[in-house]
Amino acid sequence: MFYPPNAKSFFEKVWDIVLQIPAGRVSSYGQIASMIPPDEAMDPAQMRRLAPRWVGTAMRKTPRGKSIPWHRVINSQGRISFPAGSAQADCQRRLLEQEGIAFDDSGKVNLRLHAWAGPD
DNA sequence: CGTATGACGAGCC
DNA sequence: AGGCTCGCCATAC
Repeated sequence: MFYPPNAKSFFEKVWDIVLQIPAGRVSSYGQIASMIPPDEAMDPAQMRRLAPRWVGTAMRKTPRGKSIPWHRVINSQGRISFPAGSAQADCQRRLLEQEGIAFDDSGKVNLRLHAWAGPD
């Protein structure tokens, strides 16, 4: 059982997946959530709705110093999930651009080009 | 122990 | 296209 209330284990699962996203590609909170096996003790429909939020919670607590490429996680619309204009959003955009990822006029990444297919 | 807040996303207008 | 609502959780004070 690794979903909350066993949050710590869930978080580590999330970080393991993020670690596998290669440079130049992005993934989304929902996609990462779908890569984690469901907890049998929890209602699947309910889990589908809440898991992406928990991934967001996990990302908020991402440990520094472990080289976790946190910036490669954006939302399902191809947008950075920090408030536009915030220091964090600017930082994330800069890091992605360094990896060759372009943003359109509305600040969106072309997911067709850059979405990560998943672990081998 | 109450209260506020949050790196989501699908479904509806 | 864009602004709701919901889900009803985990964390930080």
